[in-house]
Amino acid sequence: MKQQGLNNKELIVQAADQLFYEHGYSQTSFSDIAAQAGIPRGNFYYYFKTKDDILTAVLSFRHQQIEEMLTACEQHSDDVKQQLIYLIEILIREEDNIINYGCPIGTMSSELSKSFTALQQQVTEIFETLRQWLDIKLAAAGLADSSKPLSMDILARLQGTTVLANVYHDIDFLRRSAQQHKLWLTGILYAN
Amino acid sequence: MKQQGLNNKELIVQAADQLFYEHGYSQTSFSDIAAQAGIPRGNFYYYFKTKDDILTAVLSFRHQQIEEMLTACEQHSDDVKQQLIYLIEILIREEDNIINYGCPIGTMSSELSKSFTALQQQVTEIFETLRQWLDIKLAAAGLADSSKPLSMDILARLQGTTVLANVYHDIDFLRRSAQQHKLWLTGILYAN
DNA sequence: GTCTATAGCTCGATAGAC
DNA sequence: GTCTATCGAGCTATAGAC
Repeated sequence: MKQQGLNNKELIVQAADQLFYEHGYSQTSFSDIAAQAGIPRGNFYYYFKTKDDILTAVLSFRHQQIEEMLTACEQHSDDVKQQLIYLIEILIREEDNIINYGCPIGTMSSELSKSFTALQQQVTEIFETLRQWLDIKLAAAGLADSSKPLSMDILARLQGTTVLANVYHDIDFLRRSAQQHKLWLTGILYAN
Repeated sequence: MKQQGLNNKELIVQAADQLFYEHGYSQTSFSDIAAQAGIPRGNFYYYFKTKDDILTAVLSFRHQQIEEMLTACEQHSDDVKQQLIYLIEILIREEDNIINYGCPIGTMSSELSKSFTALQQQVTEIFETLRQWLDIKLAAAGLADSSKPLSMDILARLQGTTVLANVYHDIDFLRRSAQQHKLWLTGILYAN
């Protein structure tokens, strides 16, 4: 199960990240993570003192992944409008995961808001990173006046699509909905 | 803690319903439910054999509540268009709960899809009850051609709004978003 | 129908040898 | 840094008295 080039700490974070996404935070035990990472149970108390510490590390990892995805959007095109549309296509690039487990940060936020209020803040910051990126790009595309509500609107639409696609496990709905979002956003971006 | 007119079984279901919503299914223990219902721990194994049985009963209860809400929409007005708009206003009627805990059926679906796949089906059926009601009402409002995708679209928008409102604990966003949905739907319903 | 006591298990976390 | 052994607590669930 071990992968080359990763130290034990990274192995644990990667294993926990996957299990938290697929089974939820509270339903994933230390034993599960240890088995997935191929590391003896007791050993990773050397790396993480508490389960909360692991979650914090996983959320930092996801935050970093989101930032890398935003960078990928910027590398995809020099046109900010195309960057925005490429972001929405994350729904298609991750369609299998979304169908089965929903949005990694949306479902994590929902879980943490119920029983781990103190830890939810870190997820909110991931959303805020996304929202600010959208805000900047929308302003650059000539929509400075409405960029703030629009950025929230885009995030809400993406979340709504992932929830419904997961509820019905319906990949066709997911694809149609992604296409619809692209058309809607294109209409706004190229209105003038 | 006991309320009049409810037998023990109903007391347990009501207590579990609240705790599952506020703390999540897997984070709610038998002891928590017993304490909330004011019923000794061991006793309610007489009413429910397993924790799954309690969840099944809670989901039936929520399904029933959704149906009662749809009936309330129909009693609110004789105009199907006004019934549809009244449904969307659930976002405002439940704003405090949504801010703190998200949508009861949306967040439950997300949790169950990760670790209790077999039980998620029952939540999907609640969504389908909602969707079919929307479908019928949209068709009655003269939108038979697009009623199916529109009903999914309405549900997705509602879910997206609840997720973001919960992520940011932002009641102003929730209200603005609800108003936006009403304007959007009004535009569609009264287009001709 | 109601309640107590407790079995049997898994959890997160610790101590300490190597 | 790595690993074994194990603790105490809390969990779901059961047995059986009343």
